[in-house]
Amino acid sequence: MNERRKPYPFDQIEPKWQATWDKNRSFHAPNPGEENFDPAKPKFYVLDMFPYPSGAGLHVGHPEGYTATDIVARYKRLRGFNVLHPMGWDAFGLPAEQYAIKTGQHPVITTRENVAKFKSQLKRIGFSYDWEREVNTTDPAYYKWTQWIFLQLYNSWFNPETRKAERISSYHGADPDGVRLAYVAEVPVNWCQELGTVLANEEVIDGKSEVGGFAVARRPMRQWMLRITAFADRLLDELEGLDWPDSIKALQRNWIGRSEGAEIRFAIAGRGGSPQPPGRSGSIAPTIKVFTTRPDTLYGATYMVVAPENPLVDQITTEEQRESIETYRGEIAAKSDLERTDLSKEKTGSFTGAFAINPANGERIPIWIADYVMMGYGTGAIMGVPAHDARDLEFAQKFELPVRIVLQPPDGRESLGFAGDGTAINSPLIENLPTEAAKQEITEWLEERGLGARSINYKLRDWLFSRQRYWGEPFPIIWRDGKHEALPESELPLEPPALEDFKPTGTGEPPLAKAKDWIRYSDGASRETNTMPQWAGSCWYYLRFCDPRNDQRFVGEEPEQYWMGGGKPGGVDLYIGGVEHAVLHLLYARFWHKVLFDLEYLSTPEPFQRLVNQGMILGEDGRKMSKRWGNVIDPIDVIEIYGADAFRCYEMFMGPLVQMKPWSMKGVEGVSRFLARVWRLIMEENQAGEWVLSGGVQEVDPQKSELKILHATIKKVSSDIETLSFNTAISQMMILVNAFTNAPAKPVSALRTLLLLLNPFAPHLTSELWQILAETFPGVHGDITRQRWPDHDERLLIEDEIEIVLQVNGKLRDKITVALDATDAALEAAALANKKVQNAVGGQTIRKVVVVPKKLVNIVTG
RNA sequence: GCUCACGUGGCGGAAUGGCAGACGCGUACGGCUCAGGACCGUAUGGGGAAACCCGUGGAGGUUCGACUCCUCUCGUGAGCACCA
Repeated sequence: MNERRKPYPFDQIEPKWQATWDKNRSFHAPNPGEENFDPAKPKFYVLDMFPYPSGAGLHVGHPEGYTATDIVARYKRLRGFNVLHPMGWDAFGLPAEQYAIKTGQHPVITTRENVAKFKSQLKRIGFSYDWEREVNTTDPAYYKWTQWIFLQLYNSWFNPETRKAERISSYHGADPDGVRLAYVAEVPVNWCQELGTVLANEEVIDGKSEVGGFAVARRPMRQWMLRITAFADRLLDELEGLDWPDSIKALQRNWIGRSEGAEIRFAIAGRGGSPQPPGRSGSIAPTIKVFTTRPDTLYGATYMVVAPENPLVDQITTEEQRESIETYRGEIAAKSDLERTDLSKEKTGSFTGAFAINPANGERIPIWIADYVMMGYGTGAIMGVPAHDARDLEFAQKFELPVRIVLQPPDGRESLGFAGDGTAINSPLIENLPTEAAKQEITEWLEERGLGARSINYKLRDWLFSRQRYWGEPFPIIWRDGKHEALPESELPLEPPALEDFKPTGTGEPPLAKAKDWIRYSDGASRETNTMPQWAGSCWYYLRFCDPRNDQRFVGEEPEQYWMGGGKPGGVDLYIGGVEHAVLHLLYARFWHKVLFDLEYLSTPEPFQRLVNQGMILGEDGRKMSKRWGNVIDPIDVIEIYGADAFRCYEMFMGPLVQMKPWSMKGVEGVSRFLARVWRLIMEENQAGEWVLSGGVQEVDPQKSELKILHATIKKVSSDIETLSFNTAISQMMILVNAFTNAPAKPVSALRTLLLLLNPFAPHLTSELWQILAETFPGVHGDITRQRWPDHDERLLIEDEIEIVLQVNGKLRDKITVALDATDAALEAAALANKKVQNAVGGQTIRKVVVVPKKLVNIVTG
């Protein structure tokens, strides 16, 4: 009939404290030189992955990571750190623009509304962000510096000798435009008709767009690219020192995809079957290069395959084969990426009529084209070694090409199809050499003769950086006589035109091209009409948080050195976010960071020292939350019923932060009961039904057993927060609260400590109870956010008597209580005297007795 | 296919190589209540009347002792995917 009675008045407490924190600027972190800055305090930078403010508002996944960082931030503040804990909005990009198109409103409007909604929702959860540092990637004062950083990339090159980005002025070659870190290229791109834009490789999943799942086709277009491949080795090597999950490091390594091997030149045989005379190329390509990780199997190369798209195909195909080759290429072109990469399909191919010369043995081998060789990797051509490569074997068997075994497995296993490390055979130059030595030997032999060279290949491609969309940063670039040039820094920020019609044109021409006035820069010069991808703004936002209102520099030197530097570990001290950004955002941000580091704008070579991925929260049915299943939980609904503190604590109590776990409303209820028990430790209802200070709260000394559990809790909660084991920290606090629930007198000193320990988890409840205790007890005073975190006293954890486990042959038989200082001999004697032990031993001889001091005695019988 | 991670009660989960199942949910019984989907208490891995026996996906191994370390295997999830 009437509304469910609230277990404690969180509906009044929570808004009260949220307003108080705002008013008191409780969580503002001063920068060096600012008021209240204390140089004695160490810094701690704890960062969330800032959200795209979509129209749907928060889902339960957002606050999972945010609560974790908030607990750490509040804990570190109490521990005496100057804590940078900011929040902002990644508001440019496809999701925001798709939403705007769907609702028919201008993205400026929808973004403003969505940001307001997100912000009010975050505030309702009680996060201790320093809102004075809020940034928004779509704010001209912000993207001015995104554009500025792009100009740094544009005006830099990668010097292979120093392995660093340097200003383009240090490049003395003929064509600086050919080496810039931001460059224009005509490249085959992922064109998405539905979205009206090109996408980065990273944004295409199984031949469909990551956003929306629309079809993506390959198509050559003129695009801006960022030369991330130049940094491949550093992005790989410098992962080592980072405190990141191994799985994320593995994903990045896999994405960069470094493989070592050799490029080998195969001469094209002339029509008559003899090798082309050197120095005469004519219309036929003199050589074809292949990349291989197994140069030691060169003698087994019995044919060659060139990717169908490879331009060499036109040059080498004989007249007799031209028709069938063209037919085959037509078939391939008609296939989607998805069909082409379908692994289960049979190998296909077509003979070019040409032959290559195997440089090791001079044999003529046929050159085929086949779609299992990709134009985009290596040289777009391979040597076919069917005996030792499953794909080549399948191909050779289908087209009846010769197979030659050149590798002996270490044990007596089958040679055909073996692809591991073994011994080279049937290979005169490297006969009987183990694989490693054989690779080295044959590569040196090829190098001496100019037939090949050791080579490293990467899967990583340069980053396609332009989009044909409206809602992104315009490039600070102008075009004059078909040549690009940088916009002067003084003209930043370059704002996009205020278009009414911002929808994609569908032709590949960017929407900005519709703004004729805006495009015109001067006589003979016009603006670039592409925009930057969503990732641009998120590549450096963590730097802007250090100094968000600086209008002279993207980040001031002193704030950058203070927050990002500061010895070890450098950079962001703790970065928590979803695993979905493992390769995209995290790789791009590291790349930009390294460029800015090389150009001496930054103190550390890496941005994020410690990274943690929170696990996904599933619906109550164990399925991924989705409208389709009707299992979506809205955080605000939960807060209405149980309060923000219960919501926060439940999200942390569910299980390990990094683990995937299903939601449970019953679980929220359990945590809510725990918080209500904390409330009732201190409060009771009077006759009128009002909450008043409980008479049980007294200034008495805690009992010895209470002190022990209290200090065990201080110890465990402290270390659990450091290791992000919030679920077990809460368990321990539950144990503490359970221990006090039935105590007739609740010592104020113990309650005070409990409130401090629980404060990072349930900040509203503990703030209120702290204030109530402070009204009556002199031992509690001030604001709970300004207190010192308690230290545990190890001596209080030690007991006079301890329980010793008695085992026979490793099996538990009994437990005895002995004095703490009992000697090993005494323990052994006590064990042997024990009835249950004697029963278990029976008549058997005792072979050995293992005594672990303070733990157990294990009796081993023979 | 390759790589990585993970398999523990009815459920979420806990356990520096040393008492498996902390804590919570659920369930049962009891108390307090006009009432309870509130609160408090007790019990709760399986089998057995009990003594005890069996138990961390499965099979081996290392060890006085294994959820924990090693090998193989099965299952689940994630990532990559004809990467030469």
